[in-house]
Amino acid sequence: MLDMRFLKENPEFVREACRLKGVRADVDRAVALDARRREILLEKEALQNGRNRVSREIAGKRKAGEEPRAEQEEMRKVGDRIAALEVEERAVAAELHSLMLAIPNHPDPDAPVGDGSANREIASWGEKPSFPFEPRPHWEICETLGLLDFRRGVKIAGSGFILYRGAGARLERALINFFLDFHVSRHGYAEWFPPFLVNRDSMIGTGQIPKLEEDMYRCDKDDDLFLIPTAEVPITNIHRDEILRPADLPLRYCAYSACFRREAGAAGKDTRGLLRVHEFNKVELVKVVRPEESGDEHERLRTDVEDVLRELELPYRVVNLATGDMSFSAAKCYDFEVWAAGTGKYLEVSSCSNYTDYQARRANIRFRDDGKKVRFVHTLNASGLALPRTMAAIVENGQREDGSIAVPRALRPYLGGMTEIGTA
RNA sequence: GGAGAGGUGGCAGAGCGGUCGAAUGCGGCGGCUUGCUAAGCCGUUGUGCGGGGUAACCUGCACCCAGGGUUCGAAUCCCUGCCUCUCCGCCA
Repeated sequence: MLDMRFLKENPEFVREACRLKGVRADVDRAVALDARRREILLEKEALQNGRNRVSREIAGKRKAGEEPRAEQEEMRKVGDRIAALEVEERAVAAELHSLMLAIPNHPDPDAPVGDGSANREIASWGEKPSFPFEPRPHWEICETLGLLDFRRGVKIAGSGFILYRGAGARLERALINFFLDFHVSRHGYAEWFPPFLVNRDSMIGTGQIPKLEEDMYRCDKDDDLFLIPTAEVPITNIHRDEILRPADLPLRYCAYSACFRREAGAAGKDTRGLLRVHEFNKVELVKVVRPEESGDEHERLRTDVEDVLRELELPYRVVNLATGDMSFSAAKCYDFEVWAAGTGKYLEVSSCSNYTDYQARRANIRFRDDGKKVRFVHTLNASGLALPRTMAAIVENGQREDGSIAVPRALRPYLGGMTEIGTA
């Protein structure tokens, strides 16, 4: 959410930000509603002031044994007027609030302007592996080795739900543990294990609602709960409605969670294998920092993600997302894409975003600066990493002519020392 | 699921329907004191939204879980919801 005062004073800037983000939002209406809200407030508060004063007089007179009927009658009328103003104020505030929730964060000047085609590759690492045979895609390899059972996954839940099996299940578990251990011990993140269902306030806090509500799985028959699309939601909301102590910052959290996405707008896209699924596992990194530190923390977050990719020996590139391609709440975002030899494509495995104070305003996360002023924090997060495409890349890049897969060195301790995965 | 109790400031904990934004204690912050020593004393200490002022600051309104209601006036009475605790039952 934006600061209303900022919007009021810079409507042109905000309109431009909406345009860059490719989001339609009624900025003028918001400004008008805000002005009306303050008008109402002014009148209402003057009346309340009067009523408070007269009520005190009434109390005094009653103590003195009088029955101040005239004043009471007068105040009843004032009360009616106040009530009417409150009704209007509530309506204006509600409309203003929902408009404000629909205005995106403004992009950082470093972000390339344009849609996805303006995304800029800013770094790359590693060599694409070469093979003396035609490399196969992971869905074939995993099926042959019995690591995944796509057919039965569909039977149990539907398309886009993965049934991991045997060494595949173990590899999934190994990756989760490896990611958590790596970020905790190597980068100093504090580990959490959050609920996978959250309430509406949490979804609003991180910005999934209202814009992406259709892409969320909902449990709203008896409960207004949502399956989380990422651990970012519960983890960032840990400090919702809190005022943090300056010594607490920066907070660096990491958490595993399953992630649930309806992928409503992506029907028929990337339907093969692990490329786009409705439920997947992910280890997420979340930072809560002082505003002046978020730029540096974003860069450090980026290197934390690069570290884990290098540890897994996965060739990757880093893309600075264009204004029109980054998410609603983000100001700046790096995508990490790993090379998958069998699919012959780069696969996005992490998004590393700086939300500046946008989520903090929505979720009302603040800190007391120098023990005095209360200010909004900045929030950031990155995947570290998303599992399915990571597994796809490991399987495809590590495949060998005999059909087995080489296990990256870093994962071996998590697989009982296994150096390869072959037919069981 | 059944029965009961309760939700007040960073924490603990008072609060007859009328100077209660709220006693008191702890904690925090500032200062004083420093020969009776892991101390004492004094002061201070919430948030949000408005208005005024370059600013320090002044000022109005609201906030005692949330939302309604009663009343001239509600932390205090009534209703609903949410949450917590205790006991019983059930259960991975």
